[in-house]
Amino acid sequence: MIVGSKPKVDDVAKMAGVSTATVSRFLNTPDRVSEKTRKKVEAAVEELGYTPNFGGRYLASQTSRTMGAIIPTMENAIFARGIQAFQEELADAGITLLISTSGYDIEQEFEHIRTLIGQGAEGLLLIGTARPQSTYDFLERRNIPYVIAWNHRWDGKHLYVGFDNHAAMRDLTHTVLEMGHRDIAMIAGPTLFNDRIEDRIAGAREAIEPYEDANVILKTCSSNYSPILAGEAFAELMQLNPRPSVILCSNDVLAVGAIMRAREMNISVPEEVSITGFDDIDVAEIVTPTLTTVHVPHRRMGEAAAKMLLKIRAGDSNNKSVKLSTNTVLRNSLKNNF
Amino acid sequence: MIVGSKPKVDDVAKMAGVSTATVSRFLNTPDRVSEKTRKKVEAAVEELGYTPNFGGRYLASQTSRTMGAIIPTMENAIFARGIQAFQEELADAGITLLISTSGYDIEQEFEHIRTLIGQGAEGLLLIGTARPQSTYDFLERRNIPYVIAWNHRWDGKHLYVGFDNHAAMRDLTHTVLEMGHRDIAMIAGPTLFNDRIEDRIAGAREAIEPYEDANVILKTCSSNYSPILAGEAFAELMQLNPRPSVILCSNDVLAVGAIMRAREMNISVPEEVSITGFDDIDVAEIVTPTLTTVHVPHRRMGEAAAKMLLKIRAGDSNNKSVKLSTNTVLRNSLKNNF
DNA sequence: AAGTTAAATGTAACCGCTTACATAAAATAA
DNA sequence: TTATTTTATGTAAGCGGTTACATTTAACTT
Repeated sequence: MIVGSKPKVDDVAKMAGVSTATVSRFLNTPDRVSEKTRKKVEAAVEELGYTPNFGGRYLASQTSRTMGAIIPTMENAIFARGIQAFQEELADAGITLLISTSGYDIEQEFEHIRTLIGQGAEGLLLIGTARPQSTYDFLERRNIPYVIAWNHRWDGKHLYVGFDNHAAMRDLTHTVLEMGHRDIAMIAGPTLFNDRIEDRIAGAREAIEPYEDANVILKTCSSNYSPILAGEAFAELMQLNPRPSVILCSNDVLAVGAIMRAREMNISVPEEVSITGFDDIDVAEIVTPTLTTVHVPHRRMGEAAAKMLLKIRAGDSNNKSVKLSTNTVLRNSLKNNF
Repeated sequence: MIVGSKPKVDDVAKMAGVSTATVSRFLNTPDRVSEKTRKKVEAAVEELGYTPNFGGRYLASQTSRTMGAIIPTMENAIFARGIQAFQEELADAGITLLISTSGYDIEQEFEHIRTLIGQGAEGLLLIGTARPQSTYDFLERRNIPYVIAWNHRWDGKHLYVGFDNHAAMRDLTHTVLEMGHRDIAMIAGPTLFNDRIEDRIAGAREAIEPYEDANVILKTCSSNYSPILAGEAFAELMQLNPRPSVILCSNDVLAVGAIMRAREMNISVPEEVSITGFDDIDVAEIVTPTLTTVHVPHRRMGEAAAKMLLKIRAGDSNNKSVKLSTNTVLRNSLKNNF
């Protein structure tokens, strides 16, 4: 054993005076080893600072103790929080998390899926449902369990651990309508391959539909996560006639962008225009005025997703999608419009 | 090839009518394969949806194409942003990121280090320097390259890719002193095994030292990331006599907590008391008043860390620590005190 | 066209671990 | 005590790739 080179089972076996099989048993099924040898092996492992080589282990046992997650970006707090919980839950079960970010790019996502599977991921956490059928086919062919988080649909096509973006936005919009708003604008990120946004917009539309005296206008930003672009969209919307009395943003980041721009333009929120968000990230309570938004239980979602993947891994095959509930949080950025 | 079972090199080789060695070459050193066979193999790979098995690859080649990162938490935007950049840079080089969070717990960190190394991590990104010598010994014994990020010291003990927390805080404090503040309070997270905070506090102290007419008081929160606790600390500091004219917080999250509490207490910032932060996360510009803080180039740090690790991996052994520069950003939460 | 060199491909050993099966030792039963 | 069952350990065959080395094929030389 040269210093710096990793000790192997053989080294441990030799030092403990047993066979490699016994060392392996000590590691994986300690109760199959007698008290006496256990002690010897333990000492050798300790002495050498032995850690099993993952490659060998994976190859021989066909189990990697690894799960993968591919998220659009870590920079968005809503993903960071959920993934954090996901990781903690996995770590408790001795599972390591492989993580990649796709930057909202569906091709990159597929590449990363391939890579993570190649790395031995025994299951995958994916965000939302919108991706090419070919990606699902690949997962199917490879027989890789996956869970769709951050959205929930009743289509029965996938295993969801998420919330109903459609219903949540519908409910928020309903509240807005009941407060007397009829000139409604939306600022949303791109819907291409983003079912969460798509569903939110559709939810808002559904709520508005019955109100025949309502006007709706949708302004699409080219990014989900740019307060600046949201600010520009806001400025344009303010030119409209009639001017919207409320602006529904597809997430809190965009909403904050709109609020900041309003301040610059000396338009007071909510007196002149109401603004709402979605996600309830920390800033929602920090910005002035505080933001009316939809609260999403990100941590619980991450936890639940991990639990489900672990269950599947343990062989439990009859899993049901989990729908987490959201709720509208009324704060100061929205006021009556009578 | 049964559906669901993964295709192997042999399957690809058979389908393409070549040997496994050729398939392997196609994958790893394509220019060693003739145009004609390349096409054949490519087709077979495509057809079968083949992805090399990581275990086999790692075992045979002794290279995992994997790096590890252990961060305190993903929920803090300052880590999320840096790690995002780190991951992108690695992905560009075809390296997968293994990620774990330690929750600021040094024992957990060590456990995760072991695990990640076991998983084949060829290098590690660690946050800050404060951890038991035994951890470094382990890394040394295993000959695992690592980079310390989010801090930079001149001790020459490690490879740093970070910024000088000490100097940055010293400079900010210097500015504060020049603006006439003498009754100075600090709100900081726990310094135990957190060299960043330690250095920030020391930096502030160093700046204050020459001013003999200055009072300093330090209030320690039991968490780095709790606006609530910072608010409580703030409330207590406001009881003091003389009342501090400025409160230096060890990060933006705590600073925002203090600002929010000030608002609740009807204490106006910065008229009655100035508040500063550290990190320059998004909220610094969103909160009212906007926050005077230290800007840290998180993305560039993540990128640089990845680049360094990749260089080491490529065999380049004479690496020098990288010090990124920070700068004080003056905003509205700090005003003169003459 | 034959001889020499370079490029492309194939053969097979090996990477570190697990595990089915064989064997030995200990515990229990007769 | 000996036969039988149980428990503990050892032996050796893979797991799915890579790569040194051997061999074949193609490309130049003269």
